[in-house]
Amino acid sequence: MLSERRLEVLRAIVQDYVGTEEPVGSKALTERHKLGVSPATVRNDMAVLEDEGFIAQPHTSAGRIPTDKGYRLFVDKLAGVKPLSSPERRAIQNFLDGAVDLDDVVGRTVRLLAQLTRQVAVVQYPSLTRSTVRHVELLSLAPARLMLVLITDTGRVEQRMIDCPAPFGETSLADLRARLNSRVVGRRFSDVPQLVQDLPESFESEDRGTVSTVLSTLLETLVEETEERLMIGGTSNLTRFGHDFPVMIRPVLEALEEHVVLLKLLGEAKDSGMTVRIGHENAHEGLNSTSVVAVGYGSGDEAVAKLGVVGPTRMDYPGTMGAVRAVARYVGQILAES
Amino acid sequence: MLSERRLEVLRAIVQDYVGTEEPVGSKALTERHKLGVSPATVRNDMAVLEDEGFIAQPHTSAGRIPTDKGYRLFVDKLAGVKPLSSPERRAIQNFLDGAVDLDDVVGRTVRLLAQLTRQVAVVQYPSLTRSTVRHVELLSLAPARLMLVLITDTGRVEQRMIDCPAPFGETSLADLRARLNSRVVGRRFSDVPQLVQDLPESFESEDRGTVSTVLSTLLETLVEETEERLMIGGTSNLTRFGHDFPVMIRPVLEALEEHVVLLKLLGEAKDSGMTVRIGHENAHEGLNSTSVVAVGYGSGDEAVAKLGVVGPTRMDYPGTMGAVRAVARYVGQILAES
DNA sequence: GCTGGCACTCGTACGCATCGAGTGCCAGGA
DNA sequence: TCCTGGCACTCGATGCGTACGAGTGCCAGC
Repeated sequence: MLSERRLEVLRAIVQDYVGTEEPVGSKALTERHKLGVSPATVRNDMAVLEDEGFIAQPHTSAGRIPTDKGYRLFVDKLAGVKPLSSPERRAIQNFLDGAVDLDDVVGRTVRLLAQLTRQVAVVQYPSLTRSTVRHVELLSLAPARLMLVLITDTGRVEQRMIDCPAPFGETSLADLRARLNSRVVGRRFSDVPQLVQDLPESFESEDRGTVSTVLSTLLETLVEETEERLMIGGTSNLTRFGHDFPVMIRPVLEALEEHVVLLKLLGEAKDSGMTVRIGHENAHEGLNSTSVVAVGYGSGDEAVAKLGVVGPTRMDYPGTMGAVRAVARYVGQILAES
Repeated sequence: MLSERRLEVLRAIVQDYVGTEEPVGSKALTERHKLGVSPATVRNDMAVLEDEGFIAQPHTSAGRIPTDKGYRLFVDKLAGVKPLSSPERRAIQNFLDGAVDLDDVVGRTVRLLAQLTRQVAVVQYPSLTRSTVRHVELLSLAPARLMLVLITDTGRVEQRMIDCPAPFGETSLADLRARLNSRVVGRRFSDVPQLVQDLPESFESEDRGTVSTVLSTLLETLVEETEERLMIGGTSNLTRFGHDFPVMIRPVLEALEEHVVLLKLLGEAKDSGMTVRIGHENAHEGLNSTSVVAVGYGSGDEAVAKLGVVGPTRMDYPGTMGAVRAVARYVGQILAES
């Protein structure tokens, strides 16, 4: 096991490297941190840390930089989560309070997160798997053409066109609308299928075809809506990647365009608490030199979606984690209010 | 005026530079193009072209590269629009045909355009200034709480919550819904305000407050909806910018994040025909080393929105213009069908 | 177990010479 | 008048050798 001081040395290395972006040597370390020992001692400690795989040298006669494993230890044992200052908290709240609809909430969240962390922000739209139906509306556009509008409790609205197999009267329509709503409003998406299963039977045989069509469209929409969406922002922060950024940035930009990859990435994060994936811990190859800090957020106790940032492994973990957590909290509040 | 041959030399320079990304010299030119004259003659021509400001030397004793003015001449006089091959056209159509809703159409268009041009694609959502109302729906969520749903002919749906000043009966609601729809359905957004102006007067005095609230919310929504939205894709193509890309990419990424800037940029493009803005012709400073190829698209004769690509000034103009035009056409078709 | 001392490594910076693509200019020829 | 071949010149790129110095590992001594 590593002694207290060696951990202290590792912490100092991580902090300095994150700050200066340059390999840090034993002398500089003792100067910038009061470790109470001489450079020679630090050198010995560094040799041990290197043996254990926490730090590495880019080349023989250079300082050390933390490895992914080093950052992992730093995040797990050595670093706390740095809370935001209260002006920052107020700024977050003010900024998010101005949002007018769901798109706006997500959009503002992305911008906020990118600005606070100076990294790439990724925000997943509130997932609908746990959403409930607020209202289902049926409109008649033409004798045999309906429009289905689904409104969820997270404020999303989806509409679908339906071509009916047979003309459908205004009274039948009102009837269907009323029965449908009385059954599904307030229910979870996942419960809807069995709740409406027997609806067609209670209609006249001439209307059953249409009712079935409507129902299957509704169910389809529910499934589709469960597909998750993302918003991304702050990509220009990728330029702060460091000197080697021309090489790194390409695969990262590519990964960011593949929303499927990002969704999977966020999906792997724990539902509660914060998840930090460092470098090669990320399955996707393009993100092997980045770290992802993600956290769930939601309007109630349950997380309805995730948000996070993507940045170089050499990032300010405590600060980033603080910002991500704070933003997630406030977004949750905003969603709960609306 | 420039002689025929000098224009030919300029064309050759642009083509070679676009291909090789390196300053092109007189000897290389005569070897790769059959100009029928010797390098020395070409040198003289190049000297003239340089005097006129169409080409420049990065440093003495280097080849020439086209200036913005040179590209401008090339685009205006020397280059056609390269039509796509028919397999490409078929691929476009197939890909776009699979779209299920408006978001999907725009999303697919962005990906398609980015892939075809290997540049950053920007697609504006169909604008609603010329859109018409397909349906307005009013739902009662609570005694004094309504939901307004607006459906447009471009397939967009927007909803707003309304807190009524006074409880609003189910009959009044049905009445308002019916009258509202009979007046505005099929009408353009811009015509709506005067069409509903006198509606409150025809209601009982106790309901007038609510009717007014509903109407003002509707008008607000129409205005807000006219605000334009964008989708962007293919940012990873920025890495193909060339050797100096680390410097260039930053401001470009920043500009791409400012949708307002991009919307203004697209807005400046001509409604019909293609607009090419080269380098410093772009007002936004961050885009001074990029060219923007934009074109309007629409479901009918009128352009309802614009789309385009952003790339290095050193781009394949004929090919890019061809792709942009073709995509715009097919998107227009898709929109017209739906 | 910590410290100072010391030899060693190796990447970086700098100066210098070389190379060659490309140029401008000029005199001669169609 | 316009084109061409020839020629001297420019200047960035490339390569090499040297000096420098930050940083290391190791060791003897406290």
